[in-house]
Amino acid sequence: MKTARDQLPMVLRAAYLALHRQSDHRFAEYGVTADQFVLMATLQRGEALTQRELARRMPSDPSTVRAMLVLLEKQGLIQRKTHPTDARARTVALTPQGEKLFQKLWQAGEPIRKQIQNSLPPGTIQDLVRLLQCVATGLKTDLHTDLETVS
Amino acid sequence: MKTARDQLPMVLRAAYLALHRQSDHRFAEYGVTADQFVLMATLQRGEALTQRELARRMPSDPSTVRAMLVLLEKQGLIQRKTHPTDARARTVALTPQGEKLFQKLWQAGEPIRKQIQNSLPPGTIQDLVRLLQCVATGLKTDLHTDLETVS
DNA sequence: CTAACTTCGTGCGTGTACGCATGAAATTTG
DNA sequence: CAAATTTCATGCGTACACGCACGAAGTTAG
Repeated sequence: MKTARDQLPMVLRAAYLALHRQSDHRFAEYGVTADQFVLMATLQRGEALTQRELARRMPSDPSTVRAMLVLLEKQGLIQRKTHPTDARARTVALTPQGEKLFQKLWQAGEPIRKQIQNSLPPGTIQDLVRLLQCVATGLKTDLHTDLETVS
Repeated sequence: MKTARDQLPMVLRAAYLALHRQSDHRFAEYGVTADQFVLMATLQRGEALTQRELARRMPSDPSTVRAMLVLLEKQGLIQRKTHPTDARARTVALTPQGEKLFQKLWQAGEPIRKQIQNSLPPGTIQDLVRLLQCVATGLKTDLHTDLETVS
């Protein structure tokens, strides 16, 4: 018999991939992907982030974020300037078009959020968010610590 | 103020990506990825699946699964034979080495499952699994149905 | 039994997930 | 101040996430 803890990883994977697919389909007509939406949403809250800080908040890998920024810059949705005080860093921000498109994307994503809500027992979304936050932070703490830092 | 339903997608994403990273690191020393582990786990339960059926159960895209199978076959972990009755299909199964490696992988993944359990309030894993299943199935039902099938 | 349609696998293209290495700039040390 | 270390962005390579289109084989319709 499968215990809950044994099937959790698979279910988490299935839920995320389903969300990702739906989002990609919804956003396709606006010419952006689900992850580009996440990037734009992260930019929207948080002024003039460096690429590294942006990656940290997404969360994603800096080199991944860079590739996304190149594409988004080509579409005129974001802009990169050299950091005012740190010459090696670059600050990222949404362009006016980026801001405007993001508003539409947020609207376009509403049916998905609603569908999730309807799929869940009433009032359990809050619990789900809390539990997922526990999982995320619990797994984030590790990384290069194998035996140390555990005690 | 951010409602739970508005932040759920991001939190779900963060939790999954954290899990994926941890898994990749754990499995790296065995020469397989987190997703290859999922594929092998799916094969283990379910004898002689076609590639399509395997993709459906993962769940993943058939063309993605094909690419993974090519790599796993090169490593001798899985084997593909032509389907006995359907000439266009191919059945997939773990090789003995694949079976053996999977046992080790399951062990190697144990710390991750434990860490998740420890991150959560006692007895809530069951709830989390249930809620995630709701999300997954709720989002799976759609796909090409825009206005129809809704009524 | 052909003809139309569906289903399986494959191949190609794009975007995202990383890791690792490099060079430049900032920070810390001596 | 000069040297070692850290931090930023970039570039390259691999694996996964798809979609789309193709040919081959199975199924259904006439």
